[in-house]
Amino acid sequence: MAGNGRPTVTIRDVARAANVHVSTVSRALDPDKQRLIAEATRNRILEVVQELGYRPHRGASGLRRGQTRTIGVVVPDLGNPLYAPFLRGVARALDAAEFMPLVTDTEDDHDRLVRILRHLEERRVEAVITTAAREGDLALLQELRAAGTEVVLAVRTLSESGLPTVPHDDVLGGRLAVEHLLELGHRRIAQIRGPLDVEPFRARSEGAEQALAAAGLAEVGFAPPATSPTVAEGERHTLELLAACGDAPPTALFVQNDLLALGALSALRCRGLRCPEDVSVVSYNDAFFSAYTQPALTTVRLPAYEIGFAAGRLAVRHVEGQDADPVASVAPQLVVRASAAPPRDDA
Amino acid sequence: MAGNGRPTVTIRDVARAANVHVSTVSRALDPDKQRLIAEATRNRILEVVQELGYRPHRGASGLRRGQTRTIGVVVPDLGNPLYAPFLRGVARALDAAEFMPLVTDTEDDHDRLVRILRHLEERRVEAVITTAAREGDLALLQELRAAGTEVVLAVRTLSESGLPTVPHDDVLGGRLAVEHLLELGHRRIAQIRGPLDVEPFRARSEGAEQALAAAGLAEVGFAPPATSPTVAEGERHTLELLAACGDAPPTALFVQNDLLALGALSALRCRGLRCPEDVSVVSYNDAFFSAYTQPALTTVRLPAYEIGFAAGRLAVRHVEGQDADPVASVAPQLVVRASAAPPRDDA
DNA sequence: TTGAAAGCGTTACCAG
DNA sequence: CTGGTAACGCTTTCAA
Repeated sequence: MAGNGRPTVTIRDVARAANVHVSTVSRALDPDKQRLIAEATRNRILEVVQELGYRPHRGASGLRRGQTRTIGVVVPDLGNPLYAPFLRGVARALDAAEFMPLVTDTEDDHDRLVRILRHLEERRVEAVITTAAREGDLALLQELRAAGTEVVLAVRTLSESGLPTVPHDDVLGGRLAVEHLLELGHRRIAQIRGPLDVEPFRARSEGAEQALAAAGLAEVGFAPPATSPTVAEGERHTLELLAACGDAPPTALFVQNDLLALGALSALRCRGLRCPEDVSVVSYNDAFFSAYTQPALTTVRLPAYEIGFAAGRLAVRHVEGQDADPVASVAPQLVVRASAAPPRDDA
Repeated sequence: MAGNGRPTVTIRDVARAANVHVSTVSRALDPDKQRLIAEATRNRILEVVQELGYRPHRGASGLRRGQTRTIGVVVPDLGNPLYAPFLRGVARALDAAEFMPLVTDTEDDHDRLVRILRHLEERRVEAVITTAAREGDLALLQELRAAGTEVVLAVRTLSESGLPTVPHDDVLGGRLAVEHLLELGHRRIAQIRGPLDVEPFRARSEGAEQALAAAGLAEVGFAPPATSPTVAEGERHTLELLAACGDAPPTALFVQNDLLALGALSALRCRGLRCPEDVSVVSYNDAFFSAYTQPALTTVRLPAYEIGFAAGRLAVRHVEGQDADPVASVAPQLVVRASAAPPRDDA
């Protein structure tokens, strides 16, 4: 077992050294059963444990108990700063219940997701929390659940999937973003979209369109949705959009996440357009760097830590069989910084 | 075992359904032993496996085999964008050997590190790769190794620890950073330092001092080392430094990592100092956002993916008993962008 | 309060 | 080529 030769201490070694039966050691070390054994015996055992440096083998114990106390957490891209606070939230929620997260990223690749889920099944994780779901993955996730692994959706939710979900209202978020631009006086507004088969991006588009429609406006210009929400894609699509708009560029952009927005800012500079003087930008997520771009990003905050925490709790609940009590939807919130300002008079 | 009631399929179920002994099933599924069994039997078994949706229980198999094929990866802060590519590198290296990384972050807290290492021991990870080591953690890591878990150090190395390490030359990196500033013509150079008990930061300081000394200069101004390398600390320390310098601020800053640099840029703006016109900045790591700050950061690149990959390979080697062949040190590289320029004439 | 024995799901060894 | 048996490290039931 040990990587470098030293023989690992087992419960039997402890039993022998303490002159008791292994079952006594087991009980002495189990918080639920310590009270069944004599104070003196227990102390002797604890001493020996200390002395020998015994570490209970969770794998073995789990095998016997039929549990692993492990929950798989599958994110699309660890490089997306959104997921650091998310994962911290999950970890906190699992800590409390003595579960451990097993984190992997799919690199937004379906085949990798398939392999990862299979692997997690073989490791007998008791639940999978995923923020990597695209629409085409629904069947896969439902099979996983049918095979006995709890599944919890967060961030990238799939409505109507019937799977336990941490809800958050991206339609509202999209509306907030565009309403802010409208209030500033913008009339020529475009969007830089994330992938269409990812629900939050679709929802943000929908919210944006609602707000535009309510103001009697339509989206200006056209950029196809990004295939993945990355800086490079944001830059590319913004350049495309600007090219397509020719001499009548939009005065404002709703960019559907912070990574895309970083690319958008870069593209604007590249085309000699100042932000926010020439083009305003509102983005989404409020990742840590949003406050430090130039100009600082006005953005809709997605409370990633809180969502992670809720997802962790939800997963634990389900694993422990206390289903139900749905999680309250966390509300998006507009964070006003410098990247969106009123349009110039001549615009 | 299963979270939601469905009985889990075991190897016995497969054996029964295929009319063979469990050991036959085991062999049929083991790549090293399939050739020992009849083609026909094997096919029958495979069919049944398919039909029943059998997933081998890695925990059980590992218990018997005395291995977990798991390697703990301990980073200080998942929020530091440096670690996304690092972790991807590790994952790639482990994939190849069918190991799985078990990732945790210490939040740069010693007690958390202690708890995490204990937990990883109980999970019988076969090695621990850590980038979270501070100097005071050396004994802890050596105990871990003595108890039979391989330990690999990366990024935050500990020279003279005798532990397997992925080396990288931060003294050189620090020198490169300051030499660049000197070549641009700067003479009044200050540093914003990371924590002193973290080797890379100390090395960067040393390199910087070497470069200054070679030019017959000394560091200007004073800021105590940050307690942790975060944006907030970078901002705070830069403000302190500027305050301490009064009317003779440095014309250039070597800021020891990108997160600190984000804070430093913010502090400069806050004090009405333009970068690079009034104060140049060279930073370290080249995290993904460095190219997108305003101005874009001139920085020394730490090849995080490569280091992660090397760390993963090294860990696997050690676990598999093929010790030795030390890893080549990866060289730091100056990435010139916009945040460092020649000082103004009157400076 | 403690001991004995069985078993969790798997693989390794020994027979045949 | 296949079957039986024991064992990995632990917990749990049953008895004492």
